[in-house]
Order: sequence, then structure tokens, then C-alpha cells
Amino acid sequence: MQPLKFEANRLMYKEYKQLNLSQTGKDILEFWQQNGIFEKSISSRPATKPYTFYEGPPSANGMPGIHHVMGRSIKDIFCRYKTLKGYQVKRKGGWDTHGLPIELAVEKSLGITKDDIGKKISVKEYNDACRKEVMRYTDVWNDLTEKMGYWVDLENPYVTYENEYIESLWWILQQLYKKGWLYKGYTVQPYSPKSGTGLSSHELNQPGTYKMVKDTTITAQFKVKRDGDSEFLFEGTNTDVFILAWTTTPWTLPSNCALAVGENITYVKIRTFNPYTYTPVSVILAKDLVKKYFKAEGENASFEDYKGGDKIIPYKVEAEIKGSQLLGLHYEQLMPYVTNEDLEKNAFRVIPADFVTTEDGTGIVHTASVFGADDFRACKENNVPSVMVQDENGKDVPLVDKQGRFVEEVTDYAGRYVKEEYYSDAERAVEGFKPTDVLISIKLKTENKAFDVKKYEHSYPHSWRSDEPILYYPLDSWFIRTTAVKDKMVELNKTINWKPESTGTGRFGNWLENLVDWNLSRSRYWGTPLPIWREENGGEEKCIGSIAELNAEIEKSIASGFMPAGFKLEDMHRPYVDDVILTSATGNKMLREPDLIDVWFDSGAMPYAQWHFPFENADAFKAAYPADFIAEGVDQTRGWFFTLHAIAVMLSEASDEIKAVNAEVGNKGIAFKNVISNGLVLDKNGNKMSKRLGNGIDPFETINQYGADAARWYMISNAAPWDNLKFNIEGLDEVRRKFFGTLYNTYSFFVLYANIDKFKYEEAEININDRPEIDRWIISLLNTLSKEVDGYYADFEPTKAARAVQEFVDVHFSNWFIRLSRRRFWRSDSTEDKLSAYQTLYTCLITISKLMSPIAPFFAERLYTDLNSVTGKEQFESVHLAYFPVYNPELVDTALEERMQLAQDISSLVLSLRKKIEIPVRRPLGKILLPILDKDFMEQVEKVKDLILSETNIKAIEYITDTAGFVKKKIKPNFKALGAKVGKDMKDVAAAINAFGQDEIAKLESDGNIPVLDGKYSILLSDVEITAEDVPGWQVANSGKLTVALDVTVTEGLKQEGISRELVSKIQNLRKEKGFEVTDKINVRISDHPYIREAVKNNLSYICAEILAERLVLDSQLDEGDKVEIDGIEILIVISKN
RNA sequence: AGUCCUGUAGCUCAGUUUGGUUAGAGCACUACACUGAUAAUGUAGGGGUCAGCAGUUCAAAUCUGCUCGGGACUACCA
Repeated sequence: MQPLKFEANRLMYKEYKQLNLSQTGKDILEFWQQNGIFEKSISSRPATKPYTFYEGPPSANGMPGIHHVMGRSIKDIFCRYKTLKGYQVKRKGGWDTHGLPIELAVEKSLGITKDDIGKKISVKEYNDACRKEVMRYTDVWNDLTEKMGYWVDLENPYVTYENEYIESLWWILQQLYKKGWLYKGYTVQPYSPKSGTGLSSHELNQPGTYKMVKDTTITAQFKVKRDGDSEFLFEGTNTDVFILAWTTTPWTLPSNCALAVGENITYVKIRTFNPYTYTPVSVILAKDLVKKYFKAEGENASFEDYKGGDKIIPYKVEAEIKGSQLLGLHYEQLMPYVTNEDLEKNAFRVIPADFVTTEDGTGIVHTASVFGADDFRACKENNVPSVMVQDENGKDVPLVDKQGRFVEEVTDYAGRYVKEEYYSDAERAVEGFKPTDVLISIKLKTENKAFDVKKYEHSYPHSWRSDEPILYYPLDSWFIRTTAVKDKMVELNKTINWKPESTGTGRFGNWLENLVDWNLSRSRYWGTPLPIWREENGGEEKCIGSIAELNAEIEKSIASGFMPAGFKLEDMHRPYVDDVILTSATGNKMLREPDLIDVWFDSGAMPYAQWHFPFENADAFKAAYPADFIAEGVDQTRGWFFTLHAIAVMLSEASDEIKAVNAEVGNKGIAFKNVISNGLVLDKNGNKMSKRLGNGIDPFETINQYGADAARWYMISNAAPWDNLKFNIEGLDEVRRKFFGTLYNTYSFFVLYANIDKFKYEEAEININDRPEIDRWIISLLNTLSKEVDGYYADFEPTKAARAVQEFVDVHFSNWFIRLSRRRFWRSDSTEDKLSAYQTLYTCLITISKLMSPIAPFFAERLYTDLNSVTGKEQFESVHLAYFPVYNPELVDTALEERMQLAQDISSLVLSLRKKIEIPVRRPLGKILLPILDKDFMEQVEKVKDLILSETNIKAIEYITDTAGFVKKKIKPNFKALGAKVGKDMKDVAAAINAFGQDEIAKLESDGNIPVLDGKYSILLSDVEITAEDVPGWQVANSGKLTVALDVTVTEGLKQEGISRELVSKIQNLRKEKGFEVTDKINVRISDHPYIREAVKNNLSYICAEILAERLVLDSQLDEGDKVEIDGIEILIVISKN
């Protein structure tokens, strides 16, 4: 690999008026585009070291939101990081183009419904409209992608509607088909009447599908037929006997075919009155649920005194019955619209079912086999036939049609929608409108068939985009036998690194444990067609796996005259593909199964289909399988994450081609190794963003105003990716000020002096050991930081990386290193020290730019290129082409880091003392005293003494030992150490230690131990913490173990020095006010006031040096110039440029 | 209904894995200071029943159980 040719071409570092992240973003974007930086970030890395990222395809038929910035920042961060680490990270973009949302959008814009397809509008026109619709916002998406700095290949994205893509899908389906994992079944499934299609279980598991709804519920009375089996129920009873069963879906009652009980549940027979008809009845329900239906006051109340309408209805428990005794009992059909001999004989009876509980209802479950999956299964097991009618083709169909309306045989409600929500708002607003459930309730009440009717609030699944409640409905569907590889999916999932882990083990793992077969069928138009052709009599079946194979079959059909000569399939979508008629072995016509496949299969197959595998690009596929890393929202757990995993695991068993690739790349059968599932972006109050609430954040506006970097940094640093983020726009401002503002200031500071001194890093590197403490310190921290940040990125912890960088920049770099080093840049006695300062500062800045570049790619680029284009130290034209800083443990000096901390703490204490006694820092003071705790401490402080003295403007540090006898000490028990030793006696021991006086402390220190509790324990030095608490007669401050005492005596010399520093400060301000350059030399005249006279005389050279004065005179005649005040004395000063 | 996550200052979050006696940071607020990084900075201050209750322990923000609030997931529970 040749290093990129790069030459430094600038003489001066760029200076800016102010920080403008938005402008920086725009400028850098242009720089990237003009120089093809993204392409270079891939081409400059070796293909032999790939790092694979899969882009989860967004659908471009909706506008992007701020949460997309979040998700894509995460993706971008790790791709950029891996590039810095020398990997080649290809990232092919992609578009998800099929599916219901697109169909719905088209229908809305054309003003049509599903029924109109093929009537008002041809399927072809419809599909053309879909094709156009799906890319409607592509430009907007591409714009956001660029502006937010998300690097992904938009030039060659995969598009799921392209023929090549679909061909790969067909190939996969054929692999599964050949393995016997693609089958047709008749089951009760979630079904959306509005969309006219079944829904897969993972579609039903999208967020927001389950909603609370209030439904009319009925507890119905099923009248027991009196015969030999049931006779025991009528003993001593002179009324009809009814079985009570509760339903939240009264519209299924005409389809009732059985009642399910728990064999081990105890039921009771109760004599009472029907609350609506006041007829005397005997009812059966679970014993545990009696109190839910009967008021306690009614028990054994007088039956004779009861009048219809009384609040308290008398009741009497007459018998207890085991569930098993009820089995086989026949009852009269509740709503006898449809019946026949088979039903009369085999249906309308009591059956056992394991799902019956006594938690709700009556402990007896109304069972309508065609409208419930459990019902369907229970009826099948007990050979109960379903209540069905025949359609015009003589086919058995349920009492509710596919639009969700009752068929005509249900005379009272024929043509009525079973769910209120299927009516339009207008229809529902009509006076007198009653939902069908209510009409049924009314009818049953009057017929003495309803025991209780009430509203009940429960959660019910809704279609994920069209928003109306779903039905459970019997459908023919194609399924993928995912259950065949369930164990392997569970096993392999354990090898995937999930962030956060709980999503993988919990949410995803549990899901896999309860896996059902994947319902692949969709009765739609715009999607990938199922490549299965069947003989009309259902005899022969073909699953096509490629276009070539299909063409070969078409040739046969042309030969047999089923298809016109020269037929060529240009587009694999409907309706074109439906024109293809194949020929069976016996010479019959074969028609395509009309279903489309679940769009989630489209996206889950992207590892293969994006490369048109296995038809093309076998090497590209192999190099990029499986993915090292993917990231999407947590809502994709059962969406894309699942379909990727499911398809990969199945192919690892079903496909020889994939087995070969897996063997070669050492893959056991997964599609991705690492996955981040990020949380939601909420508004600042923690509410979900939605159009309805109008609390959404426009990503473009945000980026335009604050810059993409601020948005990215804010989102990443504020909360871990998998925690929900409360997005507060004020936070962006804080990030700009606090982090970028500070960093920008450090750059400005560097530039200000580097340009003056023409520092271009041309001098030889000053050896680390020849650099001053502060330089070695910051470099030590910088190396520790590099290592930390590297580890965080590697561990997919971007938030920790951002926080570490932020902490370094703010606390250590800006507020200590630069603050304390300022003088070195503009007034250094030694050129070597100055050079060291420059080199150190530069190293920090350039390293920070690299560390932050994955998260804030624009600002990092600006910083890096602004520095490097002057120095040419590195041969990269972009920070994103550079390499991650290499950690050098030799540069890390822990002792140094410790003593710098001491310097900071001591300075802080001194400053707080100064504040307390109100002597400003500008006034020098004589000395501080430090009680020494140990020898190391003194040595450490000695090394950073100068920093402390200059920071606090103190002349000297003195150390005192305890033997001097004037330090008052404090002793504290060390609980952790004592815990193991004294256990339960802790309270007493602690009290004893706290009661120690100075003598005891001294004895402990000299002897190394002291007895407590009458000698029960011997306290060692390690059992306590001894600190210097006070130095009587001094100003003292302490924090933790540190104690500082300040000498507040102001001598005449100190006073004069203070005055001269005041003078310097005033004159510096004047220079600035007058707009002098930092380097201008000046002449100065000052009033010759007695208060300052001696101070000026004695500090003349100091003052002149500070203010760059060539001449300074005290002039007693001065009557012009600027007035300043020192200690309340007015002074005139005249300064002029030399 | 069950499962999981979560609750720490007005706000955003550390700290909880491995219990240790003054619970931290930033923002915001108040006061004072500093002043050739200056739309910056320093120092100090106010602000906490660590959601609540109970338990384990010499010792609980931290471990356990229960309750409450928020969120996600699971469930056709009729």
C-alpha cells in the first residue's frame, strides 16, 4: 500500500472569527466530495483486511426523522473507527422497496382502494405507481445521509425490487423448498381485512400493534340438551340448565361449535334468575368465578320475594361438578343461522382444552374454530366440525367474508362489518348506528341467551400500518418451517454479541424459544412473487430458483402451446409473472401461486441478494459474509434481526453453496457477529415523537442550525445507544459550548501563538524525558485516553468513548494543561521549553482529532487538516484516512499523574483559602505549610511545586512533620479494613476510635498499634485513616487526606509586588482596549503617586517585560491618559506604540 | 395478565457488577473573583427521605423480597 501523496501547502494556521459548526459541516462536506475522501477511505485499506457492515435498508417512501440521525450515527461511528484501525469497510447502501406502506400510499394518492385494482386501474399501472412512489423521498434521504456525515455507498445501493435482487430471493426460496421447508398450510392467522392479507407473527410484534380497546363482551347462556348424559344436571331442578361462556368477540357466536372446559377445574350449578328476562334459570360456571357474577347478598336470598329488576338477584349453589363430568354434553346451538347434520351430531358439545383457566370469564371458553388459533387446534383434536357455508364455487368458507362482513346466511346481520372500526367515521356517526356486537347483545338479551353484557377493556392486536383491529381468520398460506432449525437458531444466537446483552438473551432469545413457522404469504400486488407454480388440480408443483430455469420452463410451455412464442419476462413482478404458465410432466397447465412473500424476507435476504448471489459476485459475497457488525433500532429485534438470522441459519442447513462459503470463512451459520439495537428517540419530556403531537424534530433544521457534529455528539454522549434518548435541543447548545467551544478555544490559542512564532513542527522532536512535568503529564494522560477510547470503540460503547474524550478536553487539557502553560507560549525564557509546549499542545490536538473523528467527523476533519496542512507531519489528506493513535505504555507515568492531581488539589485548596480571607490571587503571599503524611508525599509535591506556586501566586512551600507538634490530627476508622476484623463490635470499636485524643493518635503512630475495648482488639495503622485536621493559628483547609495551611502575612515586598501586578493587569487591559497587537512594543508614562512609586521602582524590569515596554517613566506632571484605580488610588497612564 | 428494563439534585447522567459511614459531575441558579484562550475561566454556595416499604448485615443507593410510577416485550388467554 502506497501512502497517499500529500504535501503541506499552507504557511499559516487558519484562524476563525468564531466557532461555526454548521459552516464547518458544509465546508468539510465539500472537501470530502471534491477529494473523494470516502472512496479513498475504502481504497486506501487492504481488501485482505475486510470489516463487513450490513446496511439495514430504509424505505424511501417516508421522510427521515431525527431518530434516523441517531441510528445512522451509530452505524457510521463503528465503520469509521474500523477504518482508522486499518480495516477496509465497504458499506453498500440499500433501499427497502416493497410492501404494504407503499401500496397504501399509492392508493391514497390515486384515490383508489384494493377493490379497484384490476377494475379502475390495471395491475400494471398500479405497480408502476408503486415503483415511482417507493423512491419518492430518495433525494431527501440522500441529502440527509450526506449532511449528517453518514458514509455509505449511495452510488451502488441494492434495491429490493430489482430483478437481480428478486432472482436471489427465488434462489433462496428454492433452497428451502428443496429441503422441504416451504409448505402450504391452512391455519387461522392474524388477518387484516383492510389490507386483504394475512400478517406474520413478527409483523404482529411490531411496536404499537397491541392497543387497549373497549369491546362489548357477552356471557352467553348455552342451553344444555336434556339426554341420558346430562340427566344428572337436572336432578332436583325444575328450570333449564345453561352453560355460561364469556366472549370479547360476540360476532364469533354464530360460528360457535364447541365449549371448552378444564378437566380439573371445579364447576358449580347455580339456581338464579336471568338478569334481563327475569326467567328462573340454572347456570354452570367455574366455582372460583361465582363471586364475579353474583353479589354475595344474593346468596340464599328468598326466591319468592324476587321481583324482576331487583338489584340483588337471589342465587343458590346446588351442585359441584368436575370439568371432566361435563365433557361430551350437548347443547343447543346458540345462534342457529347455519347448521347441518354433521354439526348437529359432532359439534355443539363440551370438549377439554388445556388453555382454559379460571382467571377470566366463566372458566368455560366459547370456541369458534375458524376464528381462533387455539380454537382451531382444540376442535381439530376433538373432531368438532366448523360452522361454514359454501360460496358460489362450492367451497367451504366462514360466516365472515374476507372484507370482514357477515355472509348472507347470517340473515340478521348479513353484510354488516363484524368490527365497528371497519365502518368509516361517517357511517359510525349516523344517529342510531350500533356496532354489530351490540346488536347481537340486544338479540341475545331478549332471547334469554345472555347472562351478562358489559364493556371490557383489553389489549387487542391491530394491523401495523392500517391501524384497524385484525381478525383471526382461516387462510391458505405458504409457510417456512423455521421450527425445523429452532434449536440451531437458539444455539447460534448465543455466539452473537448483542449490545445490550439483555436484548439478545431476553427479548430475542425468548422469541426464538417460542418460535412458530414463518407465514410467508401476502395477498398483495407490489412485492416479490412466490416462485411456485402448481397444476390446477394441485398435483404437480414447481419451485423456480432462477430466471434461466424459468426461461427453460417457459420454452417448454411455448412448445406445448400454453404460451405465445417469443415470450420474455422483463419484469418479475405481478402482473407479468402471472402471465407465465408452465407445463407439468403430464402436460397440464401450471399456474403461479398468487401470493407475494413477506417483505421482511426481502430485507433478511440482503446478505445474498445485494450481491446477486449465487449468480454473480461470489467473491464479493464471500468476502462480506457474515457481517461483522449491524445496528438498527430495538424495534427490529423481531424484524430485520430475526429474518437475517433465520435465513442465515436455514441456508446453513439447506444450501450447498452457502455451506461451502461457511466452511471457507469459518461461519457456523450466522448472518452477523455483533449487533447494536438502539433505543428510541423521545422528545424532551419522554414522549414518543409523532406527527399527531407535533413534537418531532426536523433533522435538517437541527443540522443546519447546530451542525451535524453537535447533533451526533449530543446523541452519543448523552445516553447509551440502547437507552431511550430524551432529545432536548438545549442539549445541543450545551454540547457546542461545553465541548466543541472548549476544543475550538484550545485550537485558537495554539494558532494565535504558533502563527506568531511560525511553529510548523519542523524542529526535531524533543525527547519526552527532556520535557517539563506538565508536558509529560498531559502526554501520559493522552496515551491513557487513547487506550481507553480504543477499548470503548472496540467494545461498541460509543457513549463511554465520547465521555472520555470530553472529560479529557475539558478538565485536563483545557483547564489545566493550557491554563498553566499559557505563559510558556508568550513569554518563555527557554526556546526549548517553548518548543516543547508547542509540540505537546500540537500532539494533543491532532490526537484528539483522531479520537473524536468517528463521532464528530466534520469538526475532527477541520481540526486535523488545519493542523496537518501546515506541518505536513502526516501523509494523509484527511483524518479519516489516518490511523488510530497507538498507545505507548512507556509514555504513561502513573506517579506523575498522581502528583499532578496533588498539585490540582493543593492549588484548589489554596484558592479557596484566598477566597475566604479575601486576598486575591494577584497579590502574592509568602508561603503555605503542608503537613506531610509520608515521605513519598513530599517528594511528589516537590516535583510539582512550581506549578502550585505560580498557579496560586505563593512564594514558597514549607513542609511540617507531626513531630513539630503543632498539627492537630483527626482519626477515622477504616470500615472496610475493620469489618473483617471486628464484625459485630464495629459500633463500639468505631466509637472508641472516634474518641481518641491527640495522645492516642500519637501513640498509635509511634507504636503501630493500640488496644481498644479493654484489649479485645489491637488497632493497627491500616485500620484507620489519620489526617491533619488543623494547624492552630493558621488559615487551614482540607479535603480528603490533604491539608493546607496558608501564611497570610503581607510584607512590604509582597505588597509592592502585588501593586506592580495590578499595574501590569491594568496596562494589559489598556493595550487590548486600544487594539494593540500582542507583539507591539510600547512606551509608558504613569502618574508618580507615592502609593505605587516604590512598587514600580522595585519591580521595574518585571513590569516592563510583562507589558512589552521599552520605556516606563513615572511622571509627576502627568495630566492626560487613561484613568485606572489601584486599591482605591486613581492613577493616570499613557501608553503608546513605540 | 406475565416477563424484562428502569426510577439517584430543577434538568441530563456517573456510581450499583465486588455493600464501608461526607453519594458525585455537567447544565441551570446565587455570590465572589480572574482577565492577552475572554461569547472563555476559577472559587464558593444552595439544591438529594438515592421512588416507597420490609428484610439480610456491624454497615445498604449498592444484596433480597414486596409495592408504586415509567417503558419495552410477551399473550388471540375466552
